[in-house]
Amino acid sequence: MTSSTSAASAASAAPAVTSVDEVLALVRARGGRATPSRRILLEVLFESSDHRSVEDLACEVQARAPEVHLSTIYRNVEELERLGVIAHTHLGHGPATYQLATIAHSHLVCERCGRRIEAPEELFADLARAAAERYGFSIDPRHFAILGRCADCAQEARDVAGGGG
Amino acid sequence: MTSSTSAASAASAAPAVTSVDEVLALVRARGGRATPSRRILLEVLFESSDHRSVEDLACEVQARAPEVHLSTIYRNVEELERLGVIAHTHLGHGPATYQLATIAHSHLVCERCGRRIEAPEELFADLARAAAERYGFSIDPRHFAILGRCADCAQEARDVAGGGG
DNA sequence: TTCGATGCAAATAGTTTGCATTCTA
DNA sequence: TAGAATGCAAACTATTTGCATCGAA
Repeated sequence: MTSSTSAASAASAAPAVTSVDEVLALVRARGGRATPSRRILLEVLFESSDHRSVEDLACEVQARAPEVHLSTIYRNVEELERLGVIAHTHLGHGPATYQLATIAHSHLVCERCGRRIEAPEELFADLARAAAERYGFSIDPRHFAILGRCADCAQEARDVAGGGG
Repeated sequence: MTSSTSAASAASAAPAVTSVDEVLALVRARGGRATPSRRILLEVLFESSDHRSVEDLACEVQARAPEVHLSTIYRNVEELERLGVIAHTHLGHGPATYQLATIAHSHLVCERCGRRIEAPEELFADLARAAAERYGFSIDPRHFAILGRCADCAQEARDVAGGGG
């Protein structure tokens, strides 16, 4: 095992699951059951490259199996997160979003226009090091969004505020 | 041009209000009114050094004026935020928290035990610089929490996971 | 006197829970 | 068969909104 992993993935020994069947095997291995709704949810997750809200996921799952209930999705994402297969992120306000742990990354989110920019993990290298050194704190950049202003909105704000000198 | 201000305070030209009366004057100046509920809310905010949820604030306000309604607090924090007097932060899950803009700072929040560590703005200097250089993005560290594991919980996780290796 | 602010109730969004039923292992 | 998972409804938390009334300026 390459144990010099970044702060983001140090916490749990997440197996590198790469297919729906592997995850379902993992579910069974821990005493859980491979149900249709779980399989479909996983299919949707594996086909998504972006962060998805539970409602979002529910829509896609229900397109294939209309009887699957929202609460089932909630229970399943919770379970899949416990297994380390997916991770959630809080994007400022609004619902939590989920994505495969293997492709998890943080986002820069503009508080004004809502624009999202994918942030590679290395962007947090310095912060991770400083937090660890000073407070012993292991940051997990996948689980929070960096809020602020995107280039355009920051420029607009500057135009307004700086007009009079 | 002193454009090398920190990312956190660049966006709005926030007047350095330091007392309840100054804020109320500011409220009046923009056409608003100095009401008892606003005064009390401001008193509570000026006496708080920590981040407070709206419900939290409501409890303290209502201790002095029981008739003040929760929705009034919501409307007032919104107004005070627009004025740049207070700022909000999203602490992972749970309600948004508010604090005076002058003492606003970010927090490291443990996702496991909920512990909060105050993070000085300089901790984000490198991240702010990198985000600005690469994406033109101005981060606002006051408005989001850095999630992860505190020293104790990270250690526990290591004990559990690393037992065999 | 005017219109911004409030109290209250009800709506809304996001999420969780209790329980009888269904279905995997 | 056992008990994990589901569907459904209802509770719950956080927040917003409509509206008649109140009160600051």
